[in-house]
Parts: sequence; C-alpha cells; structure tokens
Amino acid sequence: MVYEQLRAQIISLDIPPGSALSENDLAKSFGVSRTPVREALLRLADEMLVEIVPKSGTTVSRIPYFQLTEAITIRKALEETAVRNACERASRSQLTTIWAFVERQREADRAGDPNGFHEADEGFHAAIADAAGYPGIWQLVKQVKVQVDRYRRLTLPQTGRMSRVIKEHAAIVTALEKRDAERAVAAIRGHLEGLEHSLPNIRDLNPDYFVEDVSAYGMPRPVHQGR
Amino acid sequence: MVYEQLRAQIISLDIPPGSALSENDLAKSFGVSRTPVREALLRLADEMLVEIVPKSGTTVSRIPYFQLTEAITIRKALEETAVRNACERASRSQLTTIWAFVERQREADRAGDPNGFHEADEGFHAAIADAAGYPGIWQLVKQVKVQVDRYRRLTLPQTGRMSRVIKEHAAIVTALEKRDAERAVAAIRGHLEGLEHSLPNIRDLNPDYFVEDVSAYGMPRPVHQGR
DNA sequence: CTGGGCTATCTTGTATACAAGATATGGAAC
DNA sequence: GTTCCATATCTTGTATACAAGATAGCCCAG
Repeated sequence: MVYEQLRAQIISLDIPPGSALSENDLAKSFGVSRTPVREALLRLADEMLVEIVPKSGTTVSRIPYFQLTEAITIRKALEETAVRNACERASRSQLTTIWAFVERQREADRAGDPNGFHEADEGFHAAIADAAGYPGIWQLVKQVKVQVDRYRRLTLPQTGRMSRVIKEHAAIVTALEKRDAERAVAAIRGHLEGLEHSLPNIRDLNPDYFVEDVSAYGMPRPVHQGR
Repeated sequence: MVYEQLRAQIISLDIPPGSALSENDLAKSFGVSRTPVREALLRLADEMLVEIVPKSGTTVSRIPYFQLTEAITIRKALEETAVRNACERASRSQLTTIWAFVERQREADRAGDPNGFHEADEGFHAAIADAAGYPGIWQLVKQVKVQVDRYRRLTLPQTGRMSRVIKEHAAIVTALEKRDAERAVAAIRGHLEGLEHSLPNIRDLNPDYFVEDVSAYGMPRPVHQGR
C-alpha cells in the first residue's frame, strides 16, 4: 500500500527523478514504521524506479533514455505475437470486450478524461493478450512500460493524440475480426512506432529527468500485481 | 546473499516445490535474523518462486505448467527479434564472442560438464542480445526462463542433447555471419521449439511438482542481477 | 584565502521484541 | 465413535533499538 502510493507518485512525476528519499521521512509521512517503507523501496528498486546506495541514500531514478527505445522494441516483439495469436484464437466475446475498451476510449476522449483514456488503453492491450491466450505477455509489457510511462507524462498534452490512438486501435480490432493477421500485426506495429517517433524531442526539454549512460542498468523488475 | 542461496536451492529443486518454509527456521539455519530472510522471501515471491500466505506460511511454488508454454512463446518473440537485429548490427568481435561460447559448449560436452554447458548456453543467448544492441532482451528472457529452468532439471539427462544444442547454436551463428536474417530467425525458432516439444512428457512423471490452474499467476518478477 | 582532516549527523542494514491472525490439536459433549 | 469448539502454538506483519558506514560541514593549519 505504501508501495502503491509511492509508485504512483513516482510514475506521475509527482516526485521528480533525482529526488532524495529517506526511509525515516517516508515512514513519518506515511505514519508507519521504517519496515514497510523499506520493503516498498526494495521493491521499487527492483523495478528500477529508485536507486538504493548502501549506507548512503535512496533517490528516485532518472529515466534511462536508451531504455525507452529498447522498451518499445520489446513491446513490438511481444505485442506483435500477441496480436498474431489473438487473430487465430480470439472468440467473439473477446473481440467484443476489446471493442468495449475502444468505445470507452472514445467516451474518455469526448469527456476530456486523460486518466480514463489511459486506463482503457491498458485494458485494450491487456484484452488482446488475453485473447491471444498469453496473458503473461501483458504482464511483461506492463513491466517494460514503466519507464516509458514516466516519459509519457512529459508529452501528454498533444492535441489530437487521443483520436489518433483510437483510430489505430480500431484498425487493429478490425483486422482481428477479419482474421487478417498480417494487417493486424502491421497495425499494432505502426501504433507502437508512433510512440517511438515522438521520443527524441522531449528529452532536451527536461534533461535533468534523463540519464544517458545505461550500461549499469538491466531491465526493470517485475511486479506481480495480482490479476 | 541469503536470497541467492535460497534461489539456487529452489531452482536446483534441492528444495522441492510445495515445501514449507519458515522465516524463523531459515534465519537460524543461515545464522542471521529474520529481516534479511524476509527480504529474500519477498523478492522470491515477486519472482513467483515462493508463495507467501499472510499470517499462515510460505511455501515453494509449484511449477505452473501452462506458464511453461507461454514462457517459450515469449522467448521466441524476444529472441527472434534479437537475432534479427544482431544480423544487421553484430560486429566482427561480437560474432567472435558468440562463437567462443559455442566452443565452450563443445568443451563442456566433451568433458561431460553439464553446469559449464548451461553456463555457456546462457552466455550464448546473452551475447546475441548484446550484439543486437538490446541487452535488456536477455534480462527479460532470464526472468521468464526461471520456471522453465526448474522444469529442465527434471529432463536433463537426455543423451545427445548437448551435441544437438551445439549444432543448432552453430547454425544460428553461421546464419548471423552470412547476414541471412530469415535463416537465422528460423534457426533460433527451431532451437526454441525443440524445448517446447519435450514439454508434455515430464509432467506426468512428477505431478506433485506442477500445478495445473494458473489463473492466479502473473509473470514472474524480475531480478536486477547487476550486469 | 585555501586545503586538509576530523567529527557530528544522517543514511541504510540488521537484530529483536511485540502484535495479530491462522491453524492444528486435544478434549468434551452428543 | 464422531463432531464441534476452545485453546495453545506457530505463522507472518510491524515497530523499535542498535550498528556501521558515508557524507557534509566546520575548524585548524599553512
């Protein structure tokens, strides 16, 4: 619980990258002891959202720029196979479920509700992985997405982004319904490459939030968020 | 450190799936307090290697059978793109490094050293991901491989497996050297499907080690094993 | 004024004591 | 003999106290 709150604050950039965290301060502000705070920090460290330096201090990780492109490459690999398998295996009801998420995104767009839009976006991709029979794929994508999500907060207010995403999502589902695997794969690939192309601009605007060298980094560590 | 030891014992099936673990007993046997033991268990729980039931007990997870096939599918998706990119980007020295791992496997085969063989196998796949410019791919594969590794302990003593694997590895590198992406991708796909085909047999021999239903499972949680 | 070293303070790592819940065991009633 | 309930014990969750190291600031010497 302290974990989830901290995580949300980090991803939302409410706590900016580079901030120093103190187990004592966090414990006091959460009204608990150091123990649960520490457990949360250890977990966040495995996700590479914070960096713990023994006997020295804990800071919120800067966004490893190189990992962003790698994360998108990985997403393409995983989600393309998800889409390909969903194309064969998706049942009527599953396709309807996927459409429902697209519809929710349309509503969120009309209502100007970015949070609802993002939530439905996650549901959309998760539903495709489910339909493919490989729900674990979405778990992995979520894991890899973590750093990208922080980045995205810097680029959110693009006008027209929501309607573009909705159109791309609709194209994917349409291809799924037609069982046209090649078209569906091409659609999701294009969808994800849209993300990729918008990467390089933002970094220079907030250089303090990023870190160039990444050799010391692995992949973020997963979180088992119960299904 | 207590984490690594526990993890190794679980993966090697030295502590069999289903075993009950007690923080107190582990603390005594490791000669430390409950705190570091607890941290290790929490980490292992995120990897889905143990299951912690609040106020009740902690047990070593059984192997979720369905996840095995899903893990191999994910490996195919990730490693195929790794190979495809390595085909374009691999430098001479990187190709040589990859060959070196194959050579080490030949030595391990001749010496009848399964541990060395497995170690070189991991190096081989990691080197390909490096050559592709996406080292994080191997981090993810390692993460997904965890459950498969336990399974593999049950199927290890297949005669001729080492030499077959070596031949398949050699085919991959040969295709990489020729910059023949399609051939290389097909080679790694075949290599991984070899694993897949040998799945169904073993389970019935040790049914207690597996669990059928997996709806409650996500993907294992990552470990940031420093590079 | 500048550089170096020492110390006070703050950091995380570990051990331990206590709290709260789940479970198994034993006994009693039917 | 069987079933149900109470209780003792064992489990993990949390709080707290202590240990050890890193760091920054200050003081002193040059």
